[in-house]
Amino acid sequence: MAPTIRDVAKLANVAPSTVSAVLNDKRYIKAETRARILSAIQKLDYTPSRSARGLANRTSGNIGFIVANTHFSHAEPFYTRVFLGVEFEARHHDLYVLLTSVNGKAQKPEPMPRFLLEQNVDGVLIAGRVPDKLLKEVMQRKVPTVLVDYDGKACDCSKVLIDNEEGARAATAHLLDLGHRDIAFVGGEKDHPSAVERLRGYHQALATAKVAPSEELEVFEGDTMSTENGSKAFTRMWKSGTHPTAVVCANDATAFGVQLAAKELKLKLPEDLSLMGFDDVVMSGLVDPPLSTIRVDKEELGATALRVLVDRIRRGGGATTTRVGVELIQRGSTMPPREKKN
Amino acid sequence: MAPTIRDVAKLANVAPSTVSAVLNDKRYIKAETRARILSAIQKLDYTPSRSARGLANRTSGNIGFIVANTHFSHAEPFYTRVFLGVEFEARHHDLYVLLTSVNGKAQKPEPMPRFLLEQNVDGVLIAGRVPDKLLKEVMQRKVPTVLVDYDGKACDCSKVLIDNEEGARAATAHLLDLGHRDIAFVGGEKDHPSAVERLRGYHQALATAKVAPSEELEVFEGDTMSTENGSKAFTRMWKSGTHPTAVVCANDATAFGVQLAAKELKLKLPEDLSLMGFDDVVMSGLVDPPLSTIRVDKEELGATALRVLVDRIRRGGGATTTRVGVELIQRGSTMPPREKKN
DNA sequence: CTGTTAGCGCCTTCAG
DNA sequence: CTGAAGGCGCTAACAG
Repeated sequence: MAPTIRDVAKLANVAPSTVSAVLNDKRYIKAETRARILSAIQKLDYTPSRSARGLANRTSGNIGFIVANTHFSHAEPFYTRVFLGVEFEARHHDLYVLLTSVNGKAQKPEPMPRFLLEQNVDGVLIAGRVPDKLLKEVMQRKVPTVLVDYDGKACDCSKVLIDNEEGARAATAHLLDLGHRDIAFVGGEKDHPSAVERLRGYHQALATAKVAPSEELEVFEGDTMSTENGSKAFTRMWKSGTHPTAVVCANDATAFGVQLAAKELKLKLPEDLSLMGFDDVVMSGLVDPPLSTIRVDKEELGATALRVLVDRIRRGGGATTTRVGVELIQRGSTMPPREKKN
Repeated sequence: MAPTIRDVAKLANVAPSTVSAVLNDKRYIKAETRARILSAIQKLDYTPSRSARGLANRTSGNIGFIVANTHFSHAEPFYTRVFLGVEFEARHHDLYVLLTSVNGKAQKPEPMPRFLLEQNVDGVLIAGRVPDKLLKEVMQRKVPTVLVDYDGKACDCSKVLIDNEEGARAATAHLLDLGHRDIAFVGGEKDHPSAVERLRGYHQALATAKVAPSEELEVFEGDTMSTENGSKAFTRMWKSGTHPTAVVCANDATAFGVQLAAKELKLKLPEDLSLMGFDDVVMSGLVDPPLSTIRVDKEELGATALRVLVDRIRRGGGATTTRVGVELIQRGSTMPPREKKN
């Protein structure tokens, strides 16, 4: 059916291996025969078959993208955007992206993604948190791997991360600049690497401003950074008598939770409470009041990750860590605190 | 490195072809030897290589997804959702999805997607409108193809379409039920197949209610169904003296355009003007007033398309057309018309 | 019911 | 600088 390398060879009066050589720039070919071959290729509209090439030189032309399904529901926009960023950048490298999602918190051991079993990828991107066990098993296969937005400890592969510390510092500094002094930090899962880094940034900003931190002002709830957990954590803090004038949230989702809880508690936003998110998902610009937040360029995150991966695949080399920058987005959820009664 | 079928054969004391046979359920194998083979497979943690299998039986295990980039910008949510629906369903069929976007309206001839040139897909899904030329060229390759949400005329492949006519009829009927009689239709590109069908549904509803249609009430603008074109078309109509009490839009994007234009014209929504969209993108629930619209289940659209494609690939057969249903979503942008001055 | 043989289409030695 | 030969891992056809 479709022309093969032999058809081209025959038409150009050369051996298949010579055609292969010009296809892959492998050895010097006399200009004249090269031209003859190229024209034969054009005439036949020939393109090498992916499967054949893959079998011969053990390369698939694909990369795998693994993401926890808890982070990739049809609604959740964050990793969807990261994926699209990867996908888009992949085209520039003649790579396709095979997507798979795994159960983030399932008890039963996660099966290895099929594309890895079938040796159908040249490298793997792992986005967000996935079970440590899976991480280890993927590493064992010695496939080039890059972690995206998840600082899996004891995983000595390359990582592309958000500058969480800097983002949280900026968020907190913004509130301090407005005059706030009682600033809470509301998170979900406490030991999530990103949450840890963001909390650290919050602490640094407080320290720089010589504002004493306080245990009561740092609340966490549950094992994900979700709206529900944000709501619960804030409500608990508020009802226990701790009343900050501003809140830095672990991410936008928790911020929405705080927003809901605050309304429940009859607090007026932003007058009674200023709120900072983190991520800048689409929703953030659309809630009332619109959420001030730290913007993460999700497509750029994905694109960078792909570039790092390609570099590892083609050039090899050791594990690297890259941080992508963030940007403070001031919207309507932050304002100076009310006058102090005193 | 990784075990091959020969390793398995050796361990199980059989020939490679026998292993292949059990792998593919190709012929009767004595229960005992089959068991021996299976246990060898397990012991070695063997999975056939995709490339090798692909070369041997000319199948890639991939399907291609082609979409016009004008419909797949990082912001546009519609086809992104369709894609995710496809992707999700594909897992149930052990298929991966290779994505590519093409220039929708470019003048220069679109190059054939690489996955087609490399014979790296078993079938193709084409989402939304793409250049006719490309459509034809894809068809010539005789790869199983399914068109999604685009009724390319003179393209005798299978199609999975939205029930546009029914949707527009329901939208219009909803406005008629509220008491509206002067109902406009605002669209972008006039000869887009979907727009044509939606206009037809609008006409049918009017006819059923014995409301005479009017040329002035049907306006189109530009060559895409965009916010901008919706805005322009409505403004033009209004300024020319045609003042409906309600508008059925070709899709949500044009509805947003009408909404903007209406505000510009100092019309209060929905009191002065009721508005119906079509698609139900995320934004629709978040604008002010929230948009009443016709919901299309985008994931389902994608999933259905994939199933139809798989059917064509595995079972063969002729071209079919499938319509996926829609649902009226009543939000805040529709209400009865003001009392008539009379 | 199972083994042998011969490719699938490409790439990579190694001679010439 | 080019051609011939062999193999990547799997499946298909045909014997037995």
